[in-house]
Amino acid sequence: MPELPEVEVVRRGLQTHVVGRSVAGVEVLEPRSLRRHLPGPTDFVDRLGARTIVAARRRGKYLWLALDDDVSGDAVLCHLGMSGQMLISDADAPDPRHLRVRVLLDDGRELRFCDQRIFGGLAISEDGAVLPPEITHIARDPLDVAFDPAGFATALRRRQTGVKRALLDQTLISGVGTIYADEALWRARLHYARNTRHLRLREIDSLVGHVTDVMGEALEQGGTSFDALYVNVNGQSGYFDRSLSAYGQEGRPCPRCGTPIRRDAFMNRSSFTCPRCQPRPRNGRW
DNA sequence: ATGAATACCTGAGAGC
DNA sequence: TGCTCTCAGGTATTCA
Repeated sequence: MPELPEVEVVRRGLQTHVVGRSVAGVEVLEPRSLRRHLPGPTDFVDRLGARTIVAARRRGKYLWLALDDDVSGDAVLCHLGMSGQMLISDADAPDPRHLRVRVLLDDGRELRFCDQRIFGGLAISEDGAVLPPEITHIARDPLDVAFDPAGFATALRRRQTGVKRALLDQTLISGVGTIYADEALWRARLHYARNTRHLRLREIDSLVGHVTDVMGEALEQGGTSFDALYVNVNGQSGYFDRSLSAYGQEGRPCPRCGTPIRRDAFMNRSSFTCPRCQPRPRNGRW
C-alpha cells in the first residue's frame, strides 16, 4: 500500500528517468484508470502527446509530472491508490499483467502505469504544474519543508474526533495511511481513539515527531532497493519487510513491553495497538 | 462540523 | 476442484 515514503521513492525515480523526456505516444489500455480525467481517454492522449516532462512533484500521496509550459502549465496528476505502479521499461520488454496506460518516451523507453485494483489513476490537470487545483484541499505532508507543526497542532485541537481518524484525514496532514498511523501512534503511546480536542501539546509534538521519523525511516529503506528500471516500491520490495511494531502484528508481543498486540475493528478496517502502552481512553474527554 | 456508509476494484485466501 | 465469501485499503461522494 503506497503511503508517502513509497510515493516519494516513485517520484525520485521519475525525477531521474522521466524528467527531461518528451512524450512520443500514449496508449490507454484501461479507460477506468483515467476516470478522474473527465474529458475522457481520447482527450488525455491528445493533450499528452508531444509534451515534455519538466518536473516530478509530490504532495502527500499524490504526485504529478509538470509538462512544458509553452502552452500552459499543465501536469499529469497521479495517485497510486492501493496497487499502482509507475514502471520504466525498454519498449521491447513484455507488458506486465496489469498494465493500464503506456507512455512512450523519446529515448525509446516507456513509462508504464500498472494498477491491479484500479483504485489509482491518471488525469491531466490544467494549470497543475505547480500545484494541481484538484488537490488544493490536501494538506502539506510532514516531509514538506513548509509543513507547519504548530499550525497542525492548532487544527488538530480544533477537531473533536479520534486521533487516528484525524491522522488519516488528508486535509489535516497528508501522506499518512493506516500503516504509518498505527506505527506512529504506537511509538507515541497514544490510543487511536484519544480525542484530538484534549490532546496535550507535548503529545501532539511527540506524535508529529514519530510520524515524521517513521516515514523518514521507511523512505531510507525504500530508497535503497530500487534499481534503474524499476521506479517503484509498492509494498513488495523495500520497506515492507522491515519490522513493524504494531501494524499487522496481532497476537505478537509488543516490542516494548511484551504484551500481545491487539487488533480492533476501526473504520471498516483494523487498528493495531499495544493494550498496555496505548491504553484505551476511559471516556470521551481523555 | 463530523462521521458513517457506500462506491470504486482485484485477487488471495478461507471455508465448504 | 470449484464455488462463494471475506478481506485488504485511499479517496470521493452522499447522506444523517
